[in-house]
Amino acid sequence: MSPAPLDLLQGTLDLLILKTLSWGPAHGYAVARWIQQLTGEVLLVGEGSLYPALHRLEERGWIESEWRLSEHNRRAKVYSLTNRGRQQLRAEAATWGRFVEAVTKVLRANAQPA
Amino acid sequence: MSPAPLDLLQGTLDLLILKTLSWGPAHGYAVARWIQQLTGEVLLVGEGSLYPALHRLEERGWIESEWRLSEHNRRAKVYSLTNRGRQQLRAEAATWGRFVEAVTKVLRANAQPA
DNA sequence: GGCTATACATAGACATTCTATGGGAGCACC
DNA sequence: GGTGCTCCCATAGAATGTCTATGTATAGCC
Repeated sequence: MSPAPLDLLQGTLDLLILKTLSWGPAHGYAVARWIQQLTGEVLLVGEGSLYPALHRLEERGWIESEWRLSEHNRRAKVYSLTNRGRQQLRAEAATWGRFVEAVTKVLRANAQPA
Repeated sequence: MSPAPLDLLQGTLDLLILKTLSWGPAHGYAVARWIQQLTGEVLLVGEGSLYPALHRLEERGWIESEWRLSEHNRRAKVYSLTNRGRQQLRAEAATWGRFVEAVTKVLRANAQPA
């Protein structure tokens, strides 16, 4: 059996959403499915996490929305990245990189520092 | 100037503490300093995060404590990893690895999945 | 006496994620 | 025309964990 899906670490959801939207406008449901597919079901974004996050990002001016019809002929709120959102994405990606690097340093060490 | 220290992502503090204790028993203050030094000040563990975390880990049986005297001749609560703590460390390290890999997949992608 | 570093601790604010639940609309099938 | 499935949005409430701020105390140095 495949391993259980992981809980998201706080802060990474914003980064993931911004990143997926950098590929072009999309509605929330699609964002969640893309993340799920790309990670091989490792990251599952629940709708109760997704929609609050989208509202939050929009409120901060990093994304903006418009009602449209989806490929499946359903009403859908399509989000796109704003310029400030693009900036934010760069910043958060850099922060994520620094963070992973730092944690990795600790995990790789096999003795206390002098 | 060096970049600002990062906020911890939820869940990673436990992992970091367990890892530092895998090098041998230590008191909380030292744990915080080691993490800080190893990461080049990128990760700063505040005392208000550290001590609650230590109590949490002890309550869960992953670490255990004993009052001793520190190298500086001060009273110090020295923590050590239990067997269950060692198990937990392996589990959390593996989870962390899977998580980083998953996020990296998304960050590296430059188009939506088919 | 005053300062800094060491060492532990807690309260309260804060942000975010998860679980659970709700609704509605399109489409296929019997 | 009813049933069920996928799509799509939304919110409330609980749970968790981190941060800021504050308090205590002792050792050692000047």
